[in-house]
Amino acid sequence: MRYSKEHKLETRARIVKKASMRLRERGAHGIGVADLMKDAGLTHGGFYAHFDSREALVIEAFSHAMDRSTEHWRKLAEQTPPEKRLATIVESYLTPVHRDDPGRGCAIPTLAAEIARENPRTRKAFAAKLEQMIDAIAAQIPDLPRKAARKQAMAVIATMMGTMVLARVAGSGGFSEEILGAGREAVLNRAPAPKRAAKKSATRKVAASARH
Amino acid sequence: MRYSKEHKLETRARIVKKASMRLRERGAHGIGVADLMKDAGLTHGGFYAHFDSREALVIEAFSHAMDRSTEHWRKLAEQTPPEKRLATIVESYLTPVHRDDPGRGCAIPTLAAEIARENPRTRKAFAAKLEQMIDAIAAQIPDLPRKAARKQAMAVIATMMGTMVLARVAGSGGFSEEILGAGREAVLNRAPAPKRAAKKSATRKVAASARH
DNA sequence: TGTACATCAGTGAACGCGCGTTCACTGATGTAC
DNA sequence: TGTACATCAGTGAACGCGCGTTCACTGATGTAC
Repeated sequence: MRYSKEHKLETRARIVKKASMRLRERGAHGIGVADLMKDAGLTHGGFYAHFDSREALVIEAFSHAMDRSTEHWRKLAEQTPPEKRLATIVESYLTPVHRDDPGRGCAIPTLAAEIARENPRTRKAFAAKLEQMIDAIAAQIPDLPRKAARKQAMAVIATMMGTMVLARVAGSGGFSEEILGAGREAVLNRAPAPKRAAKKSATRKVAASARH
Repeated sequence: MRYSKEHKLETRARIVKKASMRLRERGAHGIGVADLMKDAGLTHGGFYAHFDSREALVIEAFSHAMDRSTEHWRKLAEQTPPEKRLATIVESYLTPVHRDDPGRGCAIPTLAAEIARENPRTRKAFAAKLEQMIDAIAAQIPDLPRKAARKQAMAVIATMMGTMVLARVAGSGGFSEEILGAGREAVLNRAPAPKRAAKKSATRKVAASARH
């Protein structure tokens, strides 16, 4: 071995991490191999020493982003009393900060629609990560049988990501804020056992962050 | 005038209509000018006699699709008793038929995320059509003040389109059906005055169609 | 009514450009002795 | 310890291709007389 054992793996990880951000910002087809490599401080020629194709990187990039989201939700939940966990996640998701920083945000609103049109391998990789995210949310819904919690979680994610997409289409004015508010209320008022989660207090608990 | 007055306008309308379908199928950047013209039975050279740019056609195409959705919802509502109108729209939206035929379906799940990244002019055109769609849904939510109905409508659209995107990512198996079911239940159980809309009967009323 | 003409919707070759991918190469690194 | 060498992560020119757009043209059409 000429270079240290982890040197190449570190470079690869850096490419994936940067690409994960840029692809969320610009879409799955919105940035080329050369620019992605430049963002990682490299030139485009070396790309194929790390990945079989551009598509392979795209898969790694959204997988990385979605793993981070799942982790992030689990950590938020750990820091919150059980009955407020779902509310905390929703409140921290449906914020202007998240809306305005898609590169550090959830991959679903930015990439899902494009990935749904991709070939089956890519689409299935995305679907597998989506399953993980559903599980992570379902685990925060108390007092419900497994199957019912899973369905609730699916609807929560659908509403959150749908709201985020619409809010981004609407820009950053009053219309957009109204959409974010509508999404927050819809998810929280629909929530399970305690009829209305304590929204205000949950919002205060977690510092606004684009991370998801 | 050499050709009949409406000849060129008819051609133009045909281009817009075909493009509206193809762009919903393949995404806002998923098909080129040459192929769009071929779909309308023409060659690419004539394109700029009808539109200033590819982008101008994209705007016309999603505007057309979204106008059709608004119309479609209003017509569905007309044919349905007031308390079942929202349920009818939701049930006809969240179907496998709609999922599997994006070209004839709602433009929001296929195009919104991409348009959110487009320049302000394009994004605002989309947002304006979204407003119309929100109004059309809000009109079907009875017994609620204007502002509250509007917020409900925003959440309904967010959940419907989010569910559709996730269902398409999930393919066409059990996972996808589960997502569609979760979305239907979430919207209908959240719904306004009558706690549970009569889902089964509403479903039967309207023939499954991909149109939206 | 018939013919020469003007119009203009539509054609297809050509443009400049950016993309994903390939490949011969370079030069910093750790190893052998 | 010092030097010659082998490795291989990364470089940058080049490729074939498809894209949005331009433009000189064609030929079907309706009009003028």
